[in-house]
Amino acid sequence: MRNKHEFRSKIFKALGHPSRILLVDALLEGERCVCELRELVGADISTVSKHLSLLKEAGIVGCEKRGTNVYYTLRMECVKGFLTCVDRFNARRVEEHVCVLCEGARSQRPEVRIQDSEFRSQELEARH
Amino acid sequence: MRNKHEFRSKIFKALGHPSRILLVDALLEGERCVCELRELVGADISTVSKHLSLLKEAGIVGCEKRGTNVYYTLRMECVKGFLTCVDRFNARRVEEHVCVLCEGARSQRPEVRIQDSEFRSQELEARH
DNA sequence: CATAAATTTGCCTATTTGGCCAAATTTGCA
DNA sequence: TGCAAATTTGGCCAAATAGGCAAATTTATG
Repeated sequence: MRNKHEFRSKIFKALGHPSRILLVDALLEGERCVCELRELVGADISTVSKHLSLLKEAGIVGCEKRGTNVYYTLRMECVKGFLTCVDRFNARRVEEHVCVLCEGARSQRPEVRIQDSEFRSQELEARH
Repeated sequence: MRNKHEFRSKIFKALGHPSRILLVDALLEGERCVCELRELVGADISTVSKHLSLLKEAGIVGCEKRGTNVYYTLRMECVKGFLTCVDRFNARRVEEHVCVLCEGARSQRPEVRIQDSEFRSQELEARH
C-alpha cells in the first residue's frame, strides 16, 4: 500500500521538471535521438541525458541504440491525456481570471480552447 | 510556450511526493480536515500543512475554513483518471515481470486487474 | 477576557536535485 | 588499429525540498 503511493509519486516526480515535460512532449510525436532532444531543450547534453535516464528509470520512456545514436520513445501513452487535462485546467484559470490561491467564488467552468498564449500562471501568482 | 511547460511541470512536481499523493487519494473520497489528514499521513501536522499548501498553490486542491477547522477538497478532478492509468501501468510491469530498465522484449500488453499487493516497483528495481 | 484547539508560519538542518565540465564508453569508419 | 561522433557517468557546487520544533494566528467557548 505504501509502495503504491511511492510508485505513483515517482511517476509524477519524474514529470515534475520543465525540461522533462518538454522531452515527453516531443516524444509524443514519435521517437527522437538524444542529439535532437538536446537541441530542443538547449541544455548541456549531459544534462539532457540525465533527464532522459530519469524518465527511463520511471518507465515513462524507453530507448534503443542504433548505430552511435540512442533513440528514445514514449512508453506511457496515457500521459498525453493528462497533459491535455492539465492544459485545460490552466486555461480555465486564466480565462476566468480566477486565482487558485484565493478562496471560494468558483462557479461554472465552461469548456475553453487552449492556447499557448494563455499560459500565464506566473503572472497570476505574482500578485501574491 | 515556455510557461506552458512550467505550469505543467508545476502540477507534476506538486504530486511528486508520496505524502501528497496520499493526501490527494484521500480527497478523492471527499473533503477532509487537516486533522484527519494529519492522522492519515502520520507526520507532524506542520509538515502536512505544508504539503497541503503546496497542493493548493498548484491549484490541485482548495480549502475552506469552518470554525476552527480547515477543510480541503480536490479541485483537479482529472487526477483520478491519471492515477488509474499509473496504477495500471505499474501493475502491468509487475504482471509481465518486465523491468523497464531493461531494453526490448515488450510484446503484448494485456489488461490487468490492479491490486495493492502488486505494487512492488522497488523490488523490481532493486535488482539493478 | 482568558484559555484551548486547529492550523499556519518561521527557522534550522539534512537530503535531494539540477546543471556544467571533464572523463569514460560505445560504435562506425578510414 | 585508431580516430571521431554520440552518449553516459562521475565529480562538484549551488539551489531547492522535506521535516521537525517552536512561535504565531485564528476561532470557539467558558
